[in-house]
Amino acid sequence: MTKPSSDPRHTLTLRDVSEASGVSEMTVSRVLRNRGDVSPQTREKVLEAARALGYVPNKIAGALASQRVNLVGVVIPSLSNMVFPEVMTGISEVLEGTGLQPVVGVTNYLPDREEKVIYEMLSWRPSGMIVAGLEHSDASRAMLRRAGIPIVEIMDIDGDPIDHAVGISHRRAGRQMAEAIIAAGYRRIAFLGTQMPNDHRARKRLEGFEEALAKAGLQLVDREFYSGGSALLKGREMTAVVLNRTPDVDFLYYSNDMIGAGGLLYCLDKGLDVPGRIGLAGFNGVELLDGLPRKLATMDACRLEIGRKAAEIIAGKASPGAKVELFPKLEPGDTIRPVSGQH
Amino acid sequence: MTKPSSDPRHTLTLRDVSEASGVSEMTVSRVLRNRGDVSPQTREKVLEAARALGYVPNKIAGALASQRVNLVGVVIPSLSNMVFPEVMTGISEVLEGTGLQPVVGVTNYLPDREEKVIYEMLSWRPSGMIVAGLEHSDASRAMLRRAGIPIVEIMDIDGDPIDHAVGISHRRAGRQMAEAIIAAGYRRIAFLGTQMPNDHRARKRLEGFEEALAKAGLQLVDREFYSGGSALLKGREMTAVVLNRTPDVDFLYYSNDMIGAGGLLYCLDKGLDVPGRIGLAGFNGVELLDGLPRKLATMDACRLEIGRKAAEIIAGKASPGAKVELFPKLEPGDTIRPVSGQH
DNA sequence: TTGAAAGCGCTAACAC
DNA sequence: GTGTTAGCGCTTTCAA
Repeated sequence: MTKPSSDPRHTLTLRDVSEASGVSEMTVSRVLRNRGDVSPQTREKVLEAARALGYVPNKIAGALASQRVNLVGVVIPSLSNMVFPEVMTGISEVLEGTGLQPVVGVTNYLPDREEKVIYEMLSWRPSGMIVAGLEHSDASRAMLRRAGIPIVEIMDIDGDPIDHAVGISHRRAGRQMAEAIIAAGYRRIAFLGTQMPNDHRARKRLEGFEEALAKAGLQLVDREFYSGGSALLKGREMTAVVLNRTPDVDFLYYSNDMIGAGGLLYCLDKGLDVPGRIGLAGFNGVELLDGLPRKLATMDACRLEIGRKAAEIIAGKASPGAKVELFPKLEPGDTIRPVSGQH
Repeated sequence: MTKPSSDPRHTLTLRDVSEASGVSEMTVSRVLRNRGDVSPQTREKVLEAARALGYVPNKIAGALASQRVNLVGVVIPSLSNMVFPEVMTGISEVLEGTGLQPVVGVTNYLPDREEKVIYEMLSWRPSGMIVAGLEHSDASRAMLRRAGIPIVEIMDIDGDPIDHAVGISHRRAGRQMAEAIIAAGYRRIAFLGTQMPNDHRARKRLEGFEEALAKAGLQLVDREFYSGGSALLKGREMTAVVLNRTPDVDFLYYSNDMIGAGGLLYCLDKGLDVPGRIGLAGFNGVELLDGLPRKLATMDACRLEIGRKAAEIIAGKASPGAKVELFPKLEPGDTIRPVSGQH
């Protein structure tokens, strides 16, 4: 007496389908994978049996035997900040047709956690890995390098990729924003950001920003950091603090759009003249901004496109150089005053 | 001549670690899994060799041999609407210490896609599945039932679960909100929602809402649906449409907080007296609301708690009845006028 | 077009 | 404490 027929709760195997259809396991396997030539009648018998039993193939056994895993590991710092979901959309879009499946892991901006997530993912022998950022522990880098699969580091290109990189230059983005602000005539500029020692992209933007200020003989007149809580609310609070501490500040540069939006709402509440008395800018280009009473200046981080390009590299649809640089567009919105007529 | 030493790019196996350390494969396996007794010196030798080689275990082989997979499938409709990331946080929090790992799949509210995602996940033989909602195709339900693992359907409890369910009654939530609105004296009430035939939770809320209106001898004076785009912006647009079409409307009930927030910003822009002339309410209790100029009335969907409870069931930390009902709290915020003193 | 045998890399179960 | 043996459920390879 065989297990399967006597135990209705037994997990089905190819063997069960084989017995039910009177066809060898090998042929059943071929039918279910659409591989090799199988006669239409055999094919029908097999599909019928599989359907009737409710057979779900065991990918673990399949992967072990074929040494092929249709998984792509995606390692990102967070899901709750509006930027990575869109990257995921781009990745899914491209992977859709390829038979590859994204599997996400979240690190919460912690290098140790990232190392663990990468280790766990690699232990499933995925076909490729997409990892946010260029900064990783030595162990993480070593594991990825050794894995023998395509690795794409995304979001950032200011640094040395392990294999491929797709992203923007955050340093340049910061510089460009500073230049636009200066060109618009603002001079007393403050920075407001979330306190994230491991958010290297935000750090690089700030570095680029200060670099450009320095070149114009300026420096930040104030800076304020916060962490945790509702970004919109934090934006309000930080803005209140800065306006209070440095009343003559004339521009507020935020490390992301959410806190920038909070700041904007605060300034409007207070009846401040935006962008006349004070200008504001954020970063990311999140769609949220479209619903605000006034449109916050920002730079699009090319999230969708980064996801797409990264997935294309993994899927082998693109064979570019090691680095793919994208160029974010500055969207001045309604919170940077137009550049005055002459220079 | 063996493969490994001759090919530095070969993926390492237990055998390689075994040879490098002079210890049997079995003992190496024990060390790497912290299973069984191994002498400290052997242990050290093995760990040393594994580290030096950069060995990453092959979970595929391990899972096949042990018939154990430390994965929990999580199937949700979307990642971009602020509600599921928090559910994920709750799940991760609880799973953290158990050795189990969540793997998410996104369905975009499409039943066909859900079926495929479930099929793919089950083919990896996870230890449990967490699936959003109680409505699934017959095939999906059959697969889940047959899988022989704990299944937890989350978010909703208005219906029959396959195995376990953790969530709130959206029908009751809709009813409660309607009752609060009526008690506050509003009578000309409109509904504004996103057009999502497969968002069964939103549908049930609306049903409960209309039920309670009917009981009070009322019915909706207007309704408006939209889909796609920036929720905040859509909220503004829909609100404009409704206010224009039904000028004497005195309450706007939104299917979620984001469009409600858009509506609130619109009403404030227009200088409408909120909550005097017109009241508003949303649903979810997203933290975003904390940063708005006025706090939108809402009901907390218990997202974090749902994630936690679901994960506890999967992890075997809780063995409750089939349904775990949570009770959302109505938060009147600043957009429902206080109930008048008497009767 | 179909089937039989071997084995993917690991672990359970049992020796020693 | 450590090693040996026999698979896990599939696919590869080769034969018919």
